[in-house]
Order: sequence, then C-alpha cells, then structure tokens
Amino acid sequence: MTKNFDQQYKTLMRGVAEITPADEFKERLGASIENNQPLRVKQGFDPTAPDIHLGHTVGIRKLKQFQDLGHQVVLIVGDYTALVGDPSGRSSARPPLGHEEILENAKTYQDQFFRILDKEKTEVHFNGSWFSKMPLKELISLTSKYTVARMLERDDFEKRYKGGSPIFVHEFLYPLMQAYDSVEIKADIEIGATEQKFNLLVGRSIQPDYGLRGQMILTMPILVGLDGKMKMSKSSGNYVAVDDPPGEMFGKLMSIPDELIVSYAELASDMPLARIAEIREQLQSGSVNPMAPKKELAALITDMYHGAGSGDAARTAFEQVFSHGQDPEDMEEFDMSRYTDQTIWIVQLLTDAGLSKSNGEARRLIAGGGVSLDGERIEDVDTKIKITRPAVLKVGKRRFRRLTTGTKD
RNA sequence: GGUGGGGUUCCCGAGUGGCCAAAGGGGGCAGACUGUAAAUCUGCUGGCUUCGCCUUCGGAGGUUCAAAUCCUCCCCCCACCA
Repeated sequence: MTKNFDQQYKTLMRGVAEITPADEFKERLGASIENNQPLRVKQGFDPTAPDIHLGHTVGIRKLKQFQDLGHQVVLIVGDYTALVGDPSGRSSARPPLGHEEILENAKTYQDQFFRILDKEKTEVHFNGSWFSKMPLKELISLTSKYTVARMLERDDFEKRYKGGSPIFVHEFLYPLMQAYDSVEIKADIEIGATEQKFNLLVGRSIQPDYGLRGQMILTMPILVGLDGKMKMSKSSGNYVAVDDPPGEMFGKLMSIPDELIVSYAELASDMPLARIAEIREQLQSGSVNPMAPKKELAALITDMYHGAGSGDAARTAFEQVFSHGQDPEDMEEFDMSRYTDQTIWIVQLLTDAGLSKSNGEARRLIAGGGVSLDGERIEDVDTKIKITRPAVLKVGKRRFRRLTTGTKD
C-alpha cells in the first residue's frame, strides 16, 4: 500500500465532483494508511446493456486508482437491481429486462471491467446472491428504514410526481437495494456519478441500522456523450464503447464538441494533469487548433484500450479519410457476382450492400447527392451499374463498400 | 370505486370526416462550408416495381363514397375525489 498520504489524496481527488463528508474522508484515508487497513471501495453496475462505455469507465478508473494505491475494490454486478431499473436521472420508468438477458450482459461486463481493473485484486459480487434469498420479512425490515417523503425528495421522483409521470412502487426499492449491497459487503466508501448521490446516501444512512459505520460517498461528474448534450448512454446512442474497434473509437472521439476535450481528458483518460492544464490554457487563449489536442486525446484513449500504437494507426487512417478525402485502406467488400452479368440497379445495390436501410432511403441519398462510385457522384436514381473490376461505392463521407467481381485471381 | 383528461409517425407534439404519410420542434442522414464526424447554412427523413400502389395515428369491430378524426367494446396512462 502506498504510504504517502498526500500522494494518495491527490491521485484520488482527480476529477472528483464531491466527497461526502470531506473531513471524514481525510481522516479515514489517513487511518487506513496508518493501520495498513485498505478501504473497501464499492461501485455497482447494472448490466442493462452488453457494453461498457466510457461513461462507465469514469467510475471504474477511479476504482483503479484506489486499487493501485492498495485499497480493496469491490464490484457489484447488479443482476437483481437491474430487474428494478435505476430511476436516477430518469423521467420515466425503465423498461424491464429479463433475468436471462441480464445475466448474458453480466458476462461481458466482467470481461470488460478487467480491461481496466486488476482481476486478481478485485472482489466481484452479484447482488442476486443475497437478494434472491432475501425473505420477505427482511425486505419489509429494509423498506421500513426509509420514508416515502424522503424518497420523494429526490429530484427525479419529485419532477415525475409533479409532472404527472408515473412512479411505480418498485422503483422505490432501487435505492434501498443498492444501499443494502453496501451493508452486505461492508463498504467504507462508494463511488458513483453525481446523479447517484441520493442512492449513495441511502447506503450511508442505513448501514448504521445494521451495525456498520456509514459509508463515505465519492461522486464523479457525469460524462457528457458525443452529442455534447446528454449524458453518455447506450440508449441515446452517444457513446464510445470500450469494445469499439480502434478506428471507430478514434473517430467517435473526434466528433466530440471542442468544449468537451478537457473533461474527457480528465475523466476518461490517463493524460497527466499538467498536460491537461496546458491544453485547457491553450484552448482558452485560442493558441491552438482544437483539432490537435483532440487527436492527441483520441489517440491516447485508443491506446488505452487497444494497446500502444493503435492510437497512432487510427489517427493516420482518420487523417487519410477525413483530412485528405481518400478512401480508407480497409473497407467491407461486397461481391457483385451474385447479380446476373454483375449488373444491378444502383438503388437495389445500396440496399443489398447495407449502405441504406431501404430502397426509399437509397433514392433519397442519391437525390441528395450523397452517393458516389469511384469518386464520381451518381446523379440518376435509375442508374444501372455493371462492375468488371473492383470499385469503391461511397455514401456520405464515411460509409464505403468495395465492390468486387468475385473472381479472386 | 367515482369524476374528468389522455394514448399520433424514432422522440416531443399539432391535427376532431375528405386538401393527411399526417404541421412544428428534436434527433438522424445527406449536401455546402470548415479547423474534425465541431459550429453554421440547405435539403431529406414509412415501405414499394415511386407520375401510381401498399401499410401507419393504443387494440378489436362498426358507420360512411371517404375515418387519426364519428360510434361500440377492450387495454393502458394521468389528475382530483374516496
């Protein structure tokens, strides 16, 4: 365990939105170092979607920092809480997921956690392991520890209540279940996004009822999604998945609004704080084209998940396609030999090759001037094309298909 | 349980018998421009064998030459009252 308090403290405070209570944190962190007694650091994730994205990594990376300093990381896979659906920040109830689907997602979650965390040093628990056995009596006891009025203090519930949107009774269970997880694993501190604050505090408030010291709360800012508006989430499609291939990861990161560069660097990358400060200053003074630090950041994050060097490779490919307007090296192929005489109506081809969802969309793309074959724009919707040698069919700026004749000689 | 208000295309939301594949906004896609897949401006945004046809306005029936719009039953949501 790292003995230096200041070093620990500084590392752990990176990017943090709030630590509650701040004084208690200093005190307990200090005691932990002194007694060589690692803090039990908890965060839970509900496997509601199969991919971990950069938004999740904000918390996971914080856990990693604790882990590297010698503390005990405890991950909760919320297979039971996912059955309820976290109401945090929601303007409507979550659609229910089947337990099978949840367990399926949970598998991929575990693999992805350990792209950041050290598997050997991490405790993982499924909260179903206690909730599936909880007698009703205990559930009643758990629900008796909190009042409806306090539940309704929550911003999201309050808004829904006043706005006339439904709040289902089971949604009240969520914060209590999350809190109970903290009881089970005896958490000293729980990490979550700022919108999680309420849930985290419920944990702190009920632990003493079970004879434990209330946990501390560490909240991280919410990572804004690629659209620059909403929080990053699978459902709004504005996310970078940890599993995204390098080219896609790099490209997606290049699409973030300039204002987000600094927060992505701080929250989602290992970029040194000094370098971040420098970039912030340069962006403010306008002494640098934002594209440059954005590329640096995108390459850095790509490297983190795909290995050193992958970021540079992705950057080169990106520049080739977008800066110089050239075709990428790699693109999906589409075999034309399926058609008689290798001749086909362009609209049908676009749809068959997966470049448009329907023939109607294909027509619109052509009418809008978005389709080209070997660099030549296709103007006429009725065009029939015949391919005798490989050609590149392009839709918009970034959807390519290499048309092949099928003869591989 | 009672009374009243609602369920519209990806989302929000107009539309109360034909001019409705359905206003407007958002989102998405494309084009121009650029410093990037940013910003801005423009266009498109149900499907098809596209001057036409087919499917769509909670569900099922019905009235009508014609229904998202009228009627019947059903399902769901909200508010107030109990």
